Amino acid sequence: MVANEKLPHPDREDIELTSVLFALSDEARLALVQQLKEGPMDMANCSALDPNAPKSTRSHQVKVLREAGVIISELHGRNRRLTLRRDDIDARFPGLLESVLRG
Amino acid sequence: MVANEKLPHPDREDIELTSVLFALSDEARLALVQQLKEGPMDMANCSALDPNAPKSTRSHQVKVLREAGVIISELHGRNRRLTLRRDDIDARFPGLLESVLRG
DNA sequence: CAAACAGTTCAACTATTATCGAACTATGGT
DNA sequence: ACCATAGTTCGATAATAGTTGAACTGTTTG
Repeated sequence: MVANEKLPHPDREDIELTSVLFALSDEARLALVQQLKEGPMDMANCSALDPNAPKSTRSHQVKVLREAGVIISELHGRNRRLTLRRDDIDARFPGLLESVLRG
Repeated sequence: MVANEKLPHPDREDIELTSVLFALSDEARLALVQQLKEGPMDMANCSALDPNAPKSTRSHQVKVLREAGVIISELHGRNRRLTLRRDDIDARFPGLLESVLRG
């Protein structure tokens, strides 16, 4: 049981294809996912999230990916650690992530 | 050389991933693409395009898919024949269409 | 050639998304 | 305890997307 997690994430079976496609249909969000394919990363260290943009904007971009079920955002110290939900997406839509991440 | 074709379609190399993902991120458009995977079909016969919706709305839905490079819309008699650009999408983003159409 | 058919295009409107500052929350460090 | 860090949330505004009727284009049929 991970204690400090209050932001909602959809269960694997509730991840919807159209929501995932929409979340990935934005350049900035796609770039973030590209970066996360290498492994989890703290939000503060993600260069894909333009550091010049206000943090409310960055938070929003992450929220769209989280609510679509593409990433997990969990508290890690005073940072948010972002993790690509590779297993969940692969289980639900086999091959999708691979083809998107290659493109 | 097909004569009667005035609507613009992007060349294969100009098809953008984010545009394709966006076009497919809508239930109605995704349903249409699902229907077209069986083969080309006249717009008038596509049950995926809600026949109760006004034709301007149906035309718009088709336009988004065409401009993203997902389908070809060519004049065929007085209908529009819609064809999934399977080869082009497969060449550009291998595996993407397959995983989306399975989902 | 006129009428019907199958759409496209345009303009106005509605609805959904994105951006951003400001106030707020939680954690870690001193 | 206090302050800095790293975000979230809210509310307003801007930008983008979708819906629709009306007018228009091109094609077949009578």
